[in-house]
Amino acid sequence: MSQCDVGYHRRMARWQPDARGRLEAAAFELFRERGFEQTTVADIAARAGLDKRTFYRLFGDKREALFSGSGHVEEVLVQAVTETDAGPFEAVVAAFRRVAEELFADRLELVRARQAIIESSPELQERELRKTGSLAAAVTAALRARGLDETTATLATESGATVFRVAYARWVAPGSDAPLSDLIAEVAAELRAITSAPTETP
Amino acid sequence: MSQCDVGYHRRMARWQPDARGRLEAAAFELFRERGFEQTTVADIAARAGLDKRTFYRLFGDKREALFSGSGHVEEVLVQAVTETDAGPFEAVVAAFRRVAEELFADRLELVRARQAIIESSPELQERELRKTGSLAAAVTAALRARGLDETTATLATESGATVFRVAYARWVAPGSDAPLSDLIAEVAAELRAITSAPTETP
DNA sequence: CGTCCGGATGTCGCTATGTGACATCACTCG
DNA sequence: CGAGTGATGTCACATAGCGACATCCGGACG
Repeated sequence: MSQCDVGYHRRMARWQPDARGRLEAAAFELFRERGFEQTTVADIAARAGLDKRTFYRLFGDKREALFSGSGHVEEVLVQAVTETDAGPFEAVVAAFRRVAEELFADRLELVRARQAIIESSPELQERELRKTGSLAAAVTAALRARGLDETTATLATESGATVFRVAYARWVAPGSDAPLSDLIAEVAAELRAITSAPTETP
Repeated sequence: MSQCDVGYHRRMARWQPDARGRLEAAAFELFRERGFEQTTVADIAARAGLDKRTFYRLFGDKREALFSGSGHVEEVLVQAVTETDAGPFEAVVAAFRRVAEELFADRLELVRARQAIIESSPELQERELRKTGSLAAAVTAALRARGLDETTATLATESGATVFRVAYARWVAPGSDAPLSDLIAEVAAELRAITSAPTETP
């Protein structure tokens, strides 16, 4: 947490121009070229013109180089949930739609490439799961700050996150063209249909 | 996958009496005594009277020693979902209740100890997330085998899993005494309440 | 009975992860 | 100009995880 969403100190900006950013870029390139497991932290550092040890000072982990955006997502999510009066589930869904519009909308290709990398490595999948979980915790906390009880907040968050995941999977899948935000709204409606009808025997 | 749910070959049973089981037990003890990160694979193997290399032949990972039960959970879950005619969400919830009764009911203390270990280590949390995810994938597949479409199956599974997680958290928390199965039913009802009311502005 | 076979285990060695301790270097401030 | 501060590099090290090879056991078979 500490070293991961700091960005970089103002002081250091001209000293080493965006070391963190260069490492992220180098990692992304190498992961695409050789795959995650075939890439060494030393390789990444070398391509960025830095040392292995510097990488570990800026990222806690080899995996973290791929997940720097999650801090930003959390900000948007928490703010959106905090600023609305809608019911818990609706608030979370709306927050995810806002993330979709502000952070993902015009980056389909980039997101697809990133997703391909993640899907190629179990380790990265685990990390993504953890990031998602910590995002969820933040959203739940924001909901609770609005006066909701723990269980309601958790259920709303998790349901909203599920909706997002399904919509995201559709969006990232090849051949999709609908905007993510619209997909989220659709999936949310489907969820309601499934959970609200307690009976049905096909 | 390959070496992890094999159990142990019949042939080897008397050859090395339950090497796998002894390693699991040794790992569990050591994780409780010193913590996960302070425990070395060599330590675990030594306590079981075996070699580090043998550990890696039976488990893919240091973490895997704690997650051998998940194969069994998957079996019960898939079977329960397959054998029922109920609607997707109900089917998943019912399956989790069955798991609760058959696999967790009389092991509260053990489950608590295990949970404490997992919560003390981010690495283990990630692995648990992954296990949960793979369980979910299996359930979704079982649902699809019943003729449901991908999205419905996924939403039902994920919602059911969310219900389980919340109920499980309540059950494991100190001071709880209600049976897990009952808690699951309660939480499922709460989820319905949240998602089925599209409007509300407090 | 002896021998040979196959699977389980041990041994050795190696690469890569991640970290602590210490040295350096550039820049800034007094 | 000298001291201090923060970013970086260097070195050493414990551990994870894995490939290759040696070994050892019980059982099948002549």
